[in-house]
Amino acid sequence: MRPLIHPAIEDVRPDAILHALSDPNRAAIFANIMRAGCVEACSAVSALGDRVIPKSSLSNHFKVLREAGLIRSERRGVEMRNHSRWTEVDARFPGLLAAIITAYAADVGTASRVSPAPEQPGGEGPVPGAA
Amino acid sequence: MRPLIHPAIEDVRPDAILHALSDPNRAAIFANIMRAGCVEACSAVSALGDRVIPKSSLSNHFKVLREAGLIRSERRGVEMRNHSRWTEVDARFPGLLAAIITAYAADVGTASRVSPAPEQPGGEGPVPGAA
DNA sequence: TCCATAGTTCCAAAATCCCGAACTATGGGA
DNA sequence: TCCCATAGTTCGGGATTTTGGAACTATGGA
Repeated sequence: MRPLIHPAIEDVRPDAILHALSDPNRAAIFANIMRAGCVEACSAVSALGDRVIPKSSLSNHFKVLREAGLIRSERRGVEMRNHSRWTEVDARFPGLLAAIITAYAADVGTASRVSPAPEQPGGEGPVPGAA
Repeated sequence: MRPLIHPAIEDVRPDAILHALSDPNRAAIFANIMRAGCVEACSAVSALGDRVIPKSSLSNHFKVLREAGLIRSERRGVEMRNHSRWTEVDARFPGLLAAIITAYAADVGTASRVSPAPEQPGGEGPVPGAA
């Protein structure tokens, strides 16, 4: 059980942030944490939209978000407490996170992605805000 | 030689944009096109910083940017004319591109990434603005 | 002490990325 | 017209990354 790694804010890089949030699942997780202020457990977001994410993948997603500098995690007893580092990150890269979250939210409204799919009318891709 | 694919602006997705720009090379290429208004050839950006990018990789980078909806390319004789779709994209996802480009530019100023590397003091990672 | 819960780690299959080599398309010359 | 140079694309396969099932670790009760 290695210790959790949290980069100092000055070591946080734009490419790591973009990479972390370029995965819709991770973006949804991050949006969730933002919205809740603090999501208690990783498993609290285990289902995004209609898709259940395996525990190991989920663990990895949190790790990516953490090591990109987007969230801070601490073990609280048997579970994990994750909270976003929005304030720090926003001070370093003004407007970046807001623009990204807003962009995803705007994309949810535009449901044109369902049309080319002949089946599964309920939607196929998990998106932020759909948890 | 397949035809060039340019998604309609309403089909442009945030995750594709983030993925495209999460690669520092591609972000630098895009920043270049932005700065120049229009870069005539792909090979005009063949060297980013101190790194020479192979033709095939470069071709692929342009393809990713194009299919993410970030640039529009047209064949002009033997070469390619690439211009950014900033206006369209910015209308759809306000502030997103500006925040990303600004974030990369801010990161260039913070040269703390050189310190943990024991060799290659000339810098290892190409970054936007260093072309 | 034993069990349930919450995450992590390991590992192998699948998906992606990278880049050299071969190819295609266009624009000149000779 | 034929040939060549230039600019970019496609192919192929090795390297890297991602994914998720199974096994493991850590903590809090009963």
